[in-house]
Amino acid sequence: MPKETFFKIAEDKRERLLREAACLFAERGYNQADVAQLASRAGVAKGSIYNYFESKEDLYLYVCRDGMQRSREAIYGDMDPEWDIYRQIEHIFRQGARFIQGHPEYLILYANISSAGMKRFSEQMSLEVEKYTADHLKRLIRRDMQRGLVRDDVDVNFAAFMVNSLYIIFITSLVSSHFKIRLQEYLEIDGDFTDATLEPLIQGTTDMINNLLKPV
Amino acid sequence: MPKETFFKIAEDKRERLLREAACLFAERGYNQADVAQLASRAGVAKGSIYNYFESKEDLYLYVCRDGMQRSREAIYGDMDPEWDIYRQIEHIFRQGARFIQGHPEYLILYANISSAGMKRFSEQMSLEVEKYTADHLKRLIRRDMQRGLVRDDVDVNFAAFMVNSLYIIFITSLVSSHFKIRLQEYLEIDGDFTDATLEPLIQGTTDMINNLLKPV
DNA sequence: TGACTATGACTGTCCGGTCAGTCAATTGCC
DNA sequence: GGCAATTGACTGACCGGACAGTCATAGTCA
Repeated sequence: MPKETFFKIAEDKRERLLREAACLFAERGYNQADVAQLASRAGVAKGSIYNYFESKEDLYLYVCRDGMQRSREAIYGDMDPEWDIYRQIEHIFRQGARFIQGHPEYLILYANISSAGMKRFSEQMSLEVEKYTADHLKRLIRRDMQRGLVRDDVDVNFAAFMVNSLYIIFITSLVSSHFKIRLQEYLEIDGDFTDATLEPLIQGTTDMINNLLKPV
Repeated sequence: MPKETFFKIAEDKRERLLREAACLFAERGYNQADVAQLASRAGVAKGSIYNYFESKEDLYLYVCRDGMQRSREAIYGDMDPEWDIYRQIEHIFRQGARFIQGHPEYLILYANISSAGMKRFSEQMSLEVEKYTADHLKRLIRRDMQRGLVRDDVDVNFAAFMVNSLYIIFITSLVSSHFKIRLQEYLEIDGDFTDATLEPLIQGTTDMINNLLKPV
């Protein structure tokens, strides 16, 4: 948590700091991110950052949590809870892709809590990151199973796990340097992503989910 | 590449160094791994390491490539190329799980080339890491499509991508601190992995692959 | 003896965190 | 309104620890 001072400064300064911090942590990783460099990028003094946060670690945790909320807002914000699971999932894939193409830094932050030397952080954050989506997916599957939209012989937990796994692979392939190269190698595409490569990817992945869930 | 000296020293020393390096890089990540600490763990002097390798970076790349070969040998070594794709995939899942439970460090090394600040490395290594499996899977799918074991309307590249994606999620869930927590949250299991949790995971995942590939 | 390997103290650099002092804005007093 | 006092945000030089890489010397073996 930031110190109170952080909430008293001008909003645009606060925003700038959070934005630059997210980008820097995403570019260089927690350990390699330099507080002095962040200060200069955000246009504040290094000392100021320590007026706002207890430590680099505090700053990092706050930036991650803030990014998580922004991602959730962007993806779930305009979703009607009454939509059936298939429409919701497609919405999540499309909004997720759109949001993360504009703000890849937030996905990279997410990916990074699972990298080496981050055990300390993953123990603190993994649960709170995953719980929201896990609960949402399980609830949705159960609800639509009762409505007859989902096969009644699927294992709810495993199905939720699979849906989310496919989403992670999908979204990570759009952003991470390694997974982009991997996707290009598998799909034999060169250069950057266009809608023409994104669309079949969404289609193919949601088809797999439909196969898993839809009654025969 | 190591200097020649590295291949002239006693084999057990060479092995010990590679083993400890893999573990240390996996535990702490490239940047946080300390060469002096590696030296003391491996029972050699820090200077010696610089007699064997040009730099920490050289050492790291060699350790990764060496780990990749060991993993491949463990997984593909005793596989009969004449087996059908379903048997091969099951073999890969089981051998992969077995090997990586004994040597989680190699999977963590793999996972790490996709983390922040590792772009430099992923540009060098991602292709050579992924190409082997990608080619193998595509070849296999094409072959068994001709043999009538795989639906002839699947997109070979996308199917190979999906099979490998499911494998990555599966194997990563057994090892990475974050993905272990995530798996436990989804499947609502506590404590460590037993065969009782591993088996349905393999079963569920290979079922999805069968759904994707098997003729109706 | 000579060719090669082993060693660990040393060096220069980098970076998280500190702190003594500055300055602008706000408050309180006449 | 004008002035002084107070507050608290801002600053960057500085400190100490960590760590990659070096090198002069010691050890080893043929």
